[in-house]
Amino acid sequence: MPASLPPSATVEVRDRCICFRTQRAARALARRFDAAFRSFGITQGQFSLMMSLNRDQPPAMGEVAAFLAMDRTTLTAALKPLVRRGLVLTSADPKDTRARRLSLTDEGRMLLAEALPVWRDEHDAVDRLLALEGGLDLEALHSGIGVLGQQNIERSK
Amino acid sequence: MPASLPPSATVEVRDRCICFRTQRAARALARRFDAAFRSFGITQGQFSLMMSLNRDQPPAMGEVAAFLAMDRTTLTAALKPLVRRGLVLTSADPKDTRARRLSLTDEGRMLLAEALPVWRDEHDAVDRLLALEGGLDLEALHSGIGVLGQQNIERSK
DNA sequence: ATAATATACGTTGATATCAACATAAATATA
DNA sequence: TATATTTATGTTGATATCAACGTATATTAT
Repeated sequence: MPASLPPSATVEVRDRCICFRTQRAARALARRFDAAFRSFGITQGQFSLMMSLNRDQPPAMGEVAAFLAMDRTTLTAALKPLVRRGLVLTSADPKDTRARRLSLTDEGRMLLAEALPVWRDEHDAVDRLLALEGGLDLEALHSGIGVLGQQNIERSK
Repeated sequence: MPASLPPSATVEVRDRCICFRTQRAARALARRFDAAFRSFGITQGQFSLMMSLNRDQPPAMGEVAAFLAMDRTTLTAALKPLVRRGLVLTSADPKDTRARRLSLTDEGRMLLAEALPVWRDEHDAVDRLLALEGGLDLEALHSGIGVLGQQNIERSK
């Protein structure tokens, strides 16, 4: 006799699942910021990725993937359109032939500089939206989401 | 003369962007729950989607997409493997020929019933992980993420 | 020095995600 | 009733996401 699935189970998952809620929030926020960046021809993911490359020392792929809590191979795929458009540059590391260093091109840096005020405006708008919801602790929300993204991404060997 | 992009901009985005943080958290959590559900051959997204179909009245696609804060067309694509595997059934609405009602098959319901305790275990594990972080307001985190996912998803006409 | 292990990355295949475009049916308006 | 509008959905193309598998290089152990 097969186990049944009471409606209470659905309610339990809907009301408690942090994973579901986060995926849902991620979709909603992605649509918002994607729309904001559309005139630049980039997505929020591309904005975040490129922004993480704005360092003195060009980081290797592994470092960037870890910082983004993203699978290594996802990063490889995500770089393709950016490299193709000349926004990002990959170069070999002279010290370690295996590693690939990632850096912004001048064009990429310029695009980010132009998109930055748009990001600020959109972020302010979201902050205002959240402020309208009474009794929402934004500090706790922010730090909590931060912690959620800091789990490591090691693959079992 | 092109605008420059100071390192402080990178830090500002890294430390403040709720969108970035949420995407990052969504990836980390998805990997975790995907791994937990792997023996059932489903992902966390498929679990959430199927769970949202466990109702008396089979919901139409639009309702489900709105509930998941997911684009309509994403839902269409996400249903394909589930229908193919016989876990979900789509049927025409006699009252409205345009609408397609979504329901779980017995097999789908059975799979969810078996996966439910695994979900509980994994969720408890995440809760414990978060509890280890001092000074984290889980209630505030949970409700805040909930609000973030409740933005509407209307397309401009 | 050689073998074993670990590290850094790529490719392929499947699903997830959404915009742009398109169709058909229901509803409202004239 | 005929037309216009709205609603519910599908298709295509591009990017995002990750697991499984594979390759080459660096490091460690023998």
